[in-house]
Amino acid sequence: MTDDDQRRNMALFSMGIVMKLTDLTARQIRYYEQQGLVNPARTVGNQRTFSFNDVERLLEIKKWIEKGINIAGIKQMINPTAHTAEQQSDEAIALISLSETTLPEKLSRKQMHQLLKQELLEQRHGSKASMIQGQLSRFFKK
DNA sequence: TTTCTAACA
DNA sequence: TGTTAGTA
Repeated sequence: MTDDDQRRNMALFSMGIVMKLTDLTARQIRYYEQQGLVNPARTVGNQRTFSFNDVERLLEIKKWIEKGINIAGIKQMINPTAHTAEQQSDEAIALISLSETTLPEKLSRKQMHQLLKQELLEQRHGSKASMIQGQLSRFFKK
């Protein structure tokens, strides 16, 4: 746990602040919490307090919702599964197939599978941002 | 005033 | 998801 990690996990923002930061309604934020997508801390008075990480996650969730991905799909994107890169790749493709018509015709299923696997492997070797939130978004309708 | 939970003319 | 009720 680095010093920076601790800063990112400090619960500093109130519901009102997060609503403005993410442009989401309180209802939506609470619902996403119920679905296990975010876990904001609580004050003694049971008020939610969000960390910078929570806000970032909510922004990612918002982006995926706008892309047409359902809660179930987002859960798979977020929850660090103990699956192999191969399995994760298959899961990602399964999600994408839900919006088949938005896939670029030139990119074959095989090519995509290879690309996804490659990026998943890179991610495993501790590169940088998750391929799922970065590269994968290119394949969805804009 | 703000946020929380629960519930639905 | 919106929205309202009754609280803390």
